[in-house]
Amino acid sequence: MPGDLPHPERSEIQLTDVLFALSDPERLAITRQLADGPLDMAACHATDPNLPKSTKSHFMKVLREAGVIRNEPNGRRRMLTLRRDDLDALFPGLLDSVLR
Amino acid sequence: MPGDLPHPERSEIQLTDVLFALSDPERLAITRQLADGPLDMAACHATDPNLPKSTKSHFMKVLREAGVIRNEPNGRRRMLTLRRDDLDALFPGLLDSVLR
DNA sequence: CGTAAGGTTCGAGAATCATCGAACTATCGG
DNA sequence: CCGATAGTTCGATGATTCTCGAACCTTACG
Repeated sequence: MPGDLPHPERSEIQLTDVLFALSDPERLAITRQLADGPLDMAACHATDPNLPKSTKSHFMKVLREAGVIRNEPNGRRRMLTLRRDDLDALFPGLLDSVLR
Repeated sequence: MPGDLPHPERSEIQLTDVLFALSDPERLAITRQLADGPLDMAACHATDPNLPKSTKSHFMKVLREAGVIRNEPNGRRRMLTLRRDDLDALFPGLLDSVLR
């Protein structure tokens, strides 16, 4: 599967990594936007719209490697989804409090 | 009041700063220990017991400046307290989920 | 095919953060 | 007063992290 990026298993997700990923205003804004449902990366404008795409990609990488979001190929786009089920199972109440 | 360190007001506490402060394993361990009640700094051994005191003091500084703990002089010691009331008021459910 | 759209990866420089020894401050006990 | 105790602050070094351009990789579309 070319284009597939590595994602941690649910059991591999570390609370400290999640907290770190969410500790940046831009990444937190992205996460909040994804709480309303999956989104194409191109449609995700939680931040400065003329943010360089490499920077935006890096934000997504941090969130993905922490286990906060999934980033899966979808045609020539990327589908971003919040891993709410995994995070709710591992850290009940965390997302609810942070996304408020 | 010599020895008094600056603490943010409740209204100044930023969620991202709190998340960052808690995103380190040592700082998270300290926070969890303080969830059981205030503690003298000398009695707080959440971490490596032969951790240099300057490093330990730095951890406390990050937690204090984020608004997670209070650090107040108490004789020649320091009394550490979790700011549970402020954090619960600002971010309901956050501490409960993180301290679990 | 060729080309463009949508993103990732790489590499470099800047900025931030961690770690710890050494010096300093303040307080209590004798 | 003196020394010991408890901790902060300073300064330096090393490690992460951020930012962004440039190059690269796929997929869709004509």
